[in-house]
Amino acid sequence: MRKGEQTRAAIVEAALEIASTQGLEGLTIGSIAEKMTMSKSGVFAHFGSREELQIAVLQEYETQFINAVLFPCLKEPRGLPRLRAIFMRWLDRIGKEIDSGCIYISGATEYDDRPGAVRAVLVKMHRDWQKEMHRATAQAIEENHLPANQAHADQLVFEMVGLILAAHQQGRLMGDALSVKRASQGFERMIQHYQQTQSEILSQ
Amino acid sequence: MRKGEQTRAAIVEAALEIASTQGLEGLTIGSIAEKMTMSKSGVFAHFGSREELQIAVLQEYETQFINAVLFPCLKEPRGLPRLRAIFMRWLDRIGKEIDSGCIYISGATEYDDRPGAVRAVLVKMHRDWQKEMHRATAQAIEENHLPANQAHADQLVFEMVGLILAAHQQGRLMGDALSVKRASQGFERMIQHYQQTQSEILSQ
DNA sequence: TAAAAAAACGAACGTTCGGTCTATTTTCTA
DNA sequence: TAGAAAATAGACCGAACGTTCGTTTTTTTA
Repeated sequence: MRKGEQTRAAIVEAALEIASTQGLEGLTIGSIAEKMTMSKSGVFAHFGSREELQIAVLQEYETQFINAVLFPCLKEPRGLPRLRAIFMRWLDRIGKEIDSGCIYISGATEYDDRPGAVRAVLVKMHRDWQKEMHRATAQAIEENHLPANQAHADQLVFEMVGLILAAHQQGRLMGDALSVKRASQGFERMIQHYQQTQSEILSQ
Repeated sequence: MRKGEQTRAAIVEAALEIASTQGLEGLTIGSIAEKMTMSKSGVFAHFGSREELQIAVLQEYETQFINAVLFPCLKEPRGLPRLRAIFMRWLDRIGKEIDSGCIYISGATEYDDRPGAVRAVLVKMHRDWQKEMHRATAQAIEENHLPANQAHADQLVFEMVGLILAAHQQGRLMGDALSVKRASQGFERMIQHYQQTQSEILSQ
């Protein structure tokens, strides 16, 4: 039973690489088998269905994402420093993924109109991640790094998502080498604006 | 030849509807034939290849997009009023497309790693549209509605793209009913910020 | 080391895909 | 209105898809 888990992990890893460029829908069992120099049925047996395989790929991506983006930032001070660190690590990852692609983003458009288990898992992962972002933003408000208007937290998260999506699209489709830089400038402008709003309120 | 053009136009229209929800890659000749109550070969004969069909769909979308978003705004005064009108009409369209989907956006992730004629056409359309946005922004700078720093125009367009992408994703995948509102708030904040930057410069 | 269990194989299934070809029907034109 | 041209139908192709199944090989266990 040891060998099986090992192979399964290797399959998921290979599948993640394929899904990154071809999308989760472009991921075929045949292509994985070829990459693994295995038979299609050999690959298939580890999952039972293509859907289960796609979900396994998403879960692997989530693990890697959290490890690379969220965890290293938890040692930053609560509040704006941690929020900024999270956004910058997220953006940095997007920058590295300009060659390979991000399955959170490609999956979002692939499955936004395709009901089923894969979509459900994908939505949950997006929701969980945005909750993390929301928490970090709320802490920045608590620490008085941002003005204490609860409505702002959702709006900030929304705009951060926008900057990330723009960086991904402009980098990958349009070949804009400056897209990561533009997103980080957009982030700093956004923070600056909220802080200005705060000082305006305080000076009243 | 009159009948042929008529049928072709009807096919493209039907194909656009399918592509909106299923994506350009999910668009199959069989699904169009079924929707048109025609034979596959009957549909196929009008285009010669699936790729040509996909491109025809993109061109139809572009025409509709320009007519619905850009043209009505040209009667607005040059500068910020026109820029705002363009963004708001664009966003309004995205809001209506939350049920159907936008093939500019879905196509961008479908083809960002798939070379070929479809991608080339898609990139050109994105580029042309962003040029229009850039022109409107540059005019707002000329009219002194925004500070005269040329670097800002590209950045503004980038951030507008981000807000649109976020509205689309959050509305469609996450079911966020407020996504359109958030994008328009983001736009106003962005404009406000740049104008503040201007007044700061002027007051120095 | 022999038996049991797990893993991998390879062929085949039914389906769907884009695309081809030929025959027939419909439409336009002279 | 007859004949040419265009449009459509329908049968069919090869390839690829996910999946199933019986068999064989490899790994683990007793």
